Amino acid sequence: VEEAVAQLGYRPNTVAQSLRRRSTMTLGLVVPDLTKAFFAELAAAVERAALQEGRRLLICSTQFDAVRELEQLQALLDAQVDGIALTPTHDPRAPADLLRGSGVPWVLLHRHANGVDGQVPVVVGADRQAGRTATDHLLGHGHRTIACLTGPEAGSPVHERTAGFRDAVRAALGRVEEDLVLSVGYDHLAEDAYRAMTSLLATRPDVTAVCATTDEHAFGVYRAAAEHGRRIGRTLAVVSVDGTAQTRFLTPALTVVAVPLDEMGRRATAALLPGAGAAARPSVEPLPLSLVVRSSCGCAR
Amino acid sequence: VEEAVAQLGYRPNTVAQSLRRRSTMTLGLVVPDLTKAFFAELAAAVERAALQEGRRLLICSTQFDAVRELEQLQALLDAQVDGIALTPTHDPRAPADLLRGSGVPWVLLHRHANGVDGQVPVVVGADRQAGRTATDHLLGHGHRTIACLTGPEAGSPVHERTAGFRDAVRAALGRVEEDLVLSVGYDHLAEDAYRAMTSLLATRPDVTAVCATTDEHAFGVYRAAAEHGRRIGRTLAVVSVDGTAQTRFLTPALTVVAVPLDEMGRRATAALLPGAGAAARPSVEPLPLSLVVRSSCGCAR
DNA sequence: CTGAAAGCGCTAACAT
DNA sequence: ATGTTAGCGCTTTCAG
Repeated sequence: VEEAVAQLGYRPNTVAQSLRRRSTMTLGLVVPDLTKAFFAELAAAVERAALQEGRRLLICSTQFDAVRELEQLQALLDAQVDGIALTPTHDPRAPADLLRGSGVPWVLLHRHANGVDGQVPVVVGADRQAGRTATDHLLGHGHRTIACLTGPEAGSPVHERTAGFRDAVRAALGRVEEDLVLSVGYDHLAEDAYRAMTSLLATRPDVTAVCATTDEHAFGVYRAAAEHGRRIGRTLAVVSVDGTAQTRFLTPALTVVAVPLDEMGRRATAALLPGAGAAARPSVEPLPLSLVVRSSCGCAR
Repeated sequence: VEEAVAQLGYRPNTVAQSLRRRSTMTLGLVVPDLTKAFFAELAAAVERAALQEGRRLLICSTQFDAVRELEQLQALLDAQVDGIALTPTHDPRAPADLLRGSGVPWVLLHRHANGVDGQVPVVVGADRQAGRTATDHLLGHGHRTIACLTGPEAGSPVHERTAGFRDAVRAALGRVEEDLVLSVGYDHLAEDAYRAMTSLLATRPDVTAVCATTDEHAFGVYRAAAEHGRRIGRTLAVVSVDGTAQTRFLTPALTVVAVPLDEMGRRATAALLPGAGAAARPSVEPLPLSLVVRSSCGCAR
């Protein structure tokens, strides 16, 4: 019999299997934009973890669009996935209602969402601590005029990281100079950061260091610095938060506070799997990020 | 009746639908590595095209591993996808046999594969022409000692682009100096390119320009140049092929010959859809890449 | 033109 | 232990 199976190259029809078993052995992930390195690496990490558990992963992107977010969630539900991890970018109530109503297990990944925390497992980094770690490192180098590049959204990781920046500066220097905190849009991070930094270097030439709340912000800083004749790591120190692979290959290599992507992938997957009811139901502790010292902070000198 | 549908929030079970209709309205894509910007953007382009045609896209990566490639293809077949686009990285015969045997429409995307061309639609860029375009631009700036950063694999896009580099140099200068053609590994492009370029700048300080066969190679060139005191766009001109989004934000912005990702996505999708039998069966003409002039080539001066 | 019935390929529950 | 059967939710075909 087994011979026949091998000979004829029989393969079970997974569609029929899914229909009958009422389980597709597939998880879903919804992130804003896969062409952004951070989300691509996050998705890869979740996929690795899912594969490890014998599940496939369906990866969807929303382009930061609230209705696309809802559509993609609906599409995943239609596809009968066994669990969904979501990095929300908008008002989380509509997606939360949809997900809760569906009965499918879900988690919030990388971003928590005001108003639905506590109802659903949350797998996030300790972003506030990360901002503080980055800034403390800069302060440790003796910098006293430190800019922070951030975004507008309250409650986002970027915003948390900025809070950490403020914590560190306030603890060390007593007060935060608000004109050194640059909030830029969310669409073209590197470009917007470049512009903001360019004008800051003109008005506040006394800045000696920058805490970038994402790697992309840091890219913009590099460009602005070059055009102002500032040398990264020598006359302008930079540390960023995220730690995507590409930061190793900037010139000079970027010092980062790195998100523990693998651990996040594993936690998210674990929380979606059957049997997670007890262990993972409560919002998981934020995961610590770790400092990776390279050259942009001035350590290489 | 329609009211009841709306009231109860009824949604057809797509799994059952697929089982009955014997079509999942889903296409599959297999690429080497989604954390590489080029493939992430390629995948996004294919997904846009598929969505446009009312199809979902299942995206899989192989990590450049031949057995994972086969496994992912098998997984897509098991999932009953209606068509598969593959960017192969190894001997294409095993995947080709599998795919042909399955009866599912498929295409080769971005890379063709020796030995199976002609049996399957091929959607690729005109990489040889692209290499020539990049090099001609450098020659047009007056450069006469031009290095080329490339990879080892015969038949790959990178290899084609190098052939284009050779075409251009030979046409303009009569002969190619082989020690200016640097072949680096495929795993850590930027890092390896950095090393190769570092040693080249030491042994051949007379090079004034570089044709990078991928954007990643160019990143390595930027780093090596900086450490040698060479200024990109001023004392070292660089043009690369690919044109991923990040190249805009290098300092100075990278001049590229850009792959027409959207068009490739559309072609690949079209060839997989029913009714493509006549139109798309023959290997499609390679798609032209276009020069995007920015600053790294010296045009900004 | 509307409505009932068969069956896609599989698995879980059942009877032998 | 092994073999048989019902039915997952839908669509398509066929009868009314």
